[in-house]
Amino acid sequence: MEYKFREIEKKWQQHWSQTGAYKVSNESSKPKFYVLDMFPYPSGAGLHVGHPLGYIASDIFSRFKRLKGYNVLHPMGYDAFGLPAEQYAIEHGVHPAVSTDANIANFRKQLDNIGFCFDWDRQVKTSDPQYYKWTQWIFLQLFNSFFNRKTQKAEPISNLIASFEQEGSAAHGYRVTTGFSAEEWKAFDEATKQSILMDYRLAYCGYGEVNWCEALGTVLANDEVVNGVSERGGHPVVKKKLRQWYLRITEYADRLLEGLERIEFSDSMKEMQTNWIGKSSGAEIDFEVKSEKGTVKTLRVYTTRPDTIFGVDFMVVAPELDIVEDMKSAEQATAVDEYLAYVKSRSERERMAEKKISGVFTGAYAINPFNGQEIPIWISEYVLAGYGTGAIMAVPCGDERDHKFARHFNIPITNIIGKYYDGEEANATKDALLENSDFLNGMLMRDAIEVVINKLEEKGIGIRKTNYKMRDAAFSRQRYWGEPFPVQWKNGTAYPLSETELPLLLPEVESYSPGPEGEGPLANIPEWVAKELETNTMPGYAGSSWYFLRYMDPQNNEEFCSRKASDYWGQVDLYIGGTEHAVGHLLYSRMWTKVLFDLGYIGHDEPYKKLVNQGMIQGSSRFVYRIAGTTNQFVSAGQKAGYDVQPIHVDVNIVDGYELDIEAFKKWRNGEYADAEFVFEDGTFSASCSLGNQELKYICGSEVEKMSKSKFNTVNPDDLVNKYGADTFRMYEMFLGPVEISKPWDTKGIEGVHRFLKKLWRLFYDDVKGQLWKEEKANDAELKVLHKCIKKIEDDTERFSFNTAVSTFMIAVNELSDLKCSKKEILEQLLIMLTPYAPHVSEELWGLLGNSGSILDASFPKFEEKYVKESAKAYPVAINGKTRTEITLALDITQQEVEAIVLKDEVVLKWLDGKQPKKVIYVKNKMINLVV
RNA sequence: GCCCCGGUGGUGGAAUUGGUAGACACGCAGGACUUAAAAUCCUGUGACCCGCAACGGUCGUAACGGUUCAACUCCGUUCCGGGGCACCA
Repeated sequence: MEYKFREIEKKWQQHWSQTGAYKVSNESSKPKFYVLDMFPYPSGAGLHVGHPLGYIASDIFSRFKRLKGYNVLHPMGYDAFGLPAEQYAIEHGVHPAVSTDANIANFRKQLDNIGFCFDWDRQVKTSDPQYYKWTQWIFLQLFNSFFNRKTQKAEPISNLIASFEQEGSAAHGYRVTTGFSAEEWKAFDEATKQSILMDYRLAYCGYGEVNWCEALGTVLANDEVVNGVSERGGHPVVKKKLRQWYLRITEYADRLLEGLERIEFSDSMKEMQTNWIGKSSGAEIDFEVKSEKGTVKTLRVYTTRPDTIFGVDFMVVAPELDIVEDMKSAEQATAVDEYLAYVKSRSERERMAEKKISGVFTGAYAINPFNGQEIPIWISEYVLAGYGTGAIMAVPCGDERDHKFARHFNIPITNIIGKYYDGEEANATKDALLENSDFLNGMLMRDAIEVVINKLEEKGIGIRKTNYKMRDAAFSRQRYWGEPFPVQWKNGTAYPLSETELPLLLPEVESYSPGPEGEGPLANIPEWVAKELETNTMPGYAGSSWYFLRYMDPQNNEEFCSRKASDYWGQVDLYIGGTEHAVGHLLYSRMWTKVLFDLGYIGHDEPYKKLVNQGMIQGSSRFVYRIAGTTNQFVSAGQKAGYDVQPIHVDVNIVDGYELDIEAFKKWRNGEYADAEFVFEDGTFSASCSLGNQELKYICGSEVEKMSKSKFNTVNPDDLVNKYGADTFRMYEMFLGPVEISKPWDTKGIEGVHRFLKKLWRLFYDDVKGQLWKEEKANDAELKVLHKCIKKIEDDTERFSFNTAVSTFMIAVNELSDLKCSKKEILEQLLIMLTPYAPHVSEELWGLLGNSGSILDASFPKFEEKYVKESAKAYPVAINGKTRTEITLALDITQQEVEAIVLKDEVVLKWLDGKQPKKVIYVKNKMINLVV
């Protein structure tokens, strides 16, 4: 009886599906455990071997927890709105819903192949009106709420209105420039009231810049802009101001920081979020401005280092700030205008990454409030409008970028830190005693910070200020394939639809092309525009900011999720996904959770208790080298130095290792290269790989890159499942290395895992002899192998070290084979442990052993120390840290006894060479080291 | 540019808290079984040195430096690769 994995896997997948083996109930006496995978976008390219990595890990963990007696929720669904489907619709005229559903069907088939334990009854799809109805509903909650800084939480906007009606802006005046009394508030007209309220709403409307491509008549995603031009067509892209929706996530900055202390994310992930939020404390300082036009009176800068106020040699203002226009002198006008035009063509990313120093003097000066010195005001792209006040005071001796700027433009540098500044490089120290600093002279910099802030506040020219790098999240897209906003405009004021009008269905359109003036496709629908409905749609992250809640109660038509369900499942206990979501999805969903918590809809304010990051599986691309100027002549990697060549991606599936399959290459891409000729690795030129009886080899070049269809380096899991089975595939993905590490995919090696499963099978059945397993009492050696394995599998699984768990199984099977152990007592326990990793073969053998129930509901074996207890250990003995020999000692031995034994050892004596050791280090259960 | 992560044999990786570097696999080489192939099994496999061999020695975890009785592990500097940087998801 042999291991027929195809039959076995198909059989059990059907069986589990028919018996509802993965159905999860919201009622259970068992403790709950919620395992979640990051929401996949169902792309048209289908799954490649990189995608299931995290799903397999979470699947193993879910099944492991189930064996450990938990009620485990492990759902899956689709983040179905998104740009690619819309682009496909524009190009092929296929409705995004249609192509998305086709992609989902394909996705599902591929997932099913691998044997996951998802409860498919809980599947959600963000583009389903039954789902986005609740996304819109949550938007209404955001729109109808404000962040009360006094209570530090979201509250209904009606509380704010009540406060305005009673005491004017006294309690919550932080967003209005001029305060108002209760009477004044009541006297405001509707539009004014709404405009003030808009400044408080958690979802609000404002203006922001987008990538505008005139030639394509559309707004482009950052992704679609390459080197300042559109990816499609290479047209120029400039920034354009458009009305946009935003989420006021900045109000949650402190709570997002605080929450990090209560959740298990990796330190690096917490660091990334902390840096993104970018909390800093310092001061805002107003500088008097002296300019030709004289219209601008003051320049407000934000600095974290007010102590360096006497080291300010110039100011830098973000070029897009309005005040630049007023500050430029007649003499500098042309230079400034030219620079502004240049900056307009630059993306924020390019500006930040630019090493080349650029900037222009405006012609205006700022006055140092303490010593009256005139400071030139420059503009430069390295200062961004969105951070702080969009203007900085530059201190070259203390800041590297300022220093380079000063050097480049020959701006004299004032040294306020004495010997700490060497004239060559800036020094950001806070430990220097200040010099050239007027009333601060001789003061330690870190102490001077407070002194200066107090003085600024005293003189009324500055305030203490906490700043955040994080900005409010842009929440609208000028696209079709997203959730419509439940918002109606009346005379320029936005009003929410009522809950009873939800879902506001995404209307059908004739064309998916953009609307006029950068508006989305919805602006092309007369009825939509006539009703003054919002023409923007929500961004991709809207639906994914709360999907983990919907899984708890997916069919609920009354609520987004009942409080009972969310109280039962609570936080996601384990969330597995990539670091690429570090500062996007993971922050947005944390914010939404906090808002829903504040408003009382759920009982916890952090969505994820523990996050495990999965590494990215990269592709190992293969290249052929086309000789420049030819269409069909290729040179092998070893010979390419002698030619001028163009590397061309070639499908990794027609390359064996590095050797190109010449025949397959000629058939590839519908015979595009059918007439190809080659310079082979040995230098022979031929159109065929056999010359007489000589075999010619064409060797490909290689590079590790992102796995992507366009690079022809994708490997389809279906092919591997078909060839080796799902169990082998699952285990091999885990065996590749730690889940959290990125690594290139290499199919070589999967044989080893497949062999392991065959070897496991042979402990039970032999092709010739038939049944091997027997009901016999296990001996000590066998029990030791089993319990060593139980301990390690349990530990490794618990700490997500699935690769070492797989090797532990291999070791156990190797050892049991060596012991010729086929005893049911041992094998049965081994199978239960293997179930999370290789469920199909485990279930099959479990049944063959005569068990009636499903192995999915078995209990994880219990580790017993007594079977693995050792009384002695072979200690490595090192002289000066270098291992020289090994001595076996009892475990309960004392330091004195160790010394006595070790100093009598022949090898040790040889190395001591008559000398007395200075010290004998004995670490129990580890090693012995003699210091000479 | 800024933030985060990684770099160990020919390859993927192991070494969980600073304590025997290379577990487990792949590949390769040799052998057994077989008419043959597949499958399976056995042996060897970091580099270098001495040697007939057993054995023994030196080096070795990207590079350099440091801390320590002891460093893949901690600290500093540099190089290389990957992810993110606010409209890909």
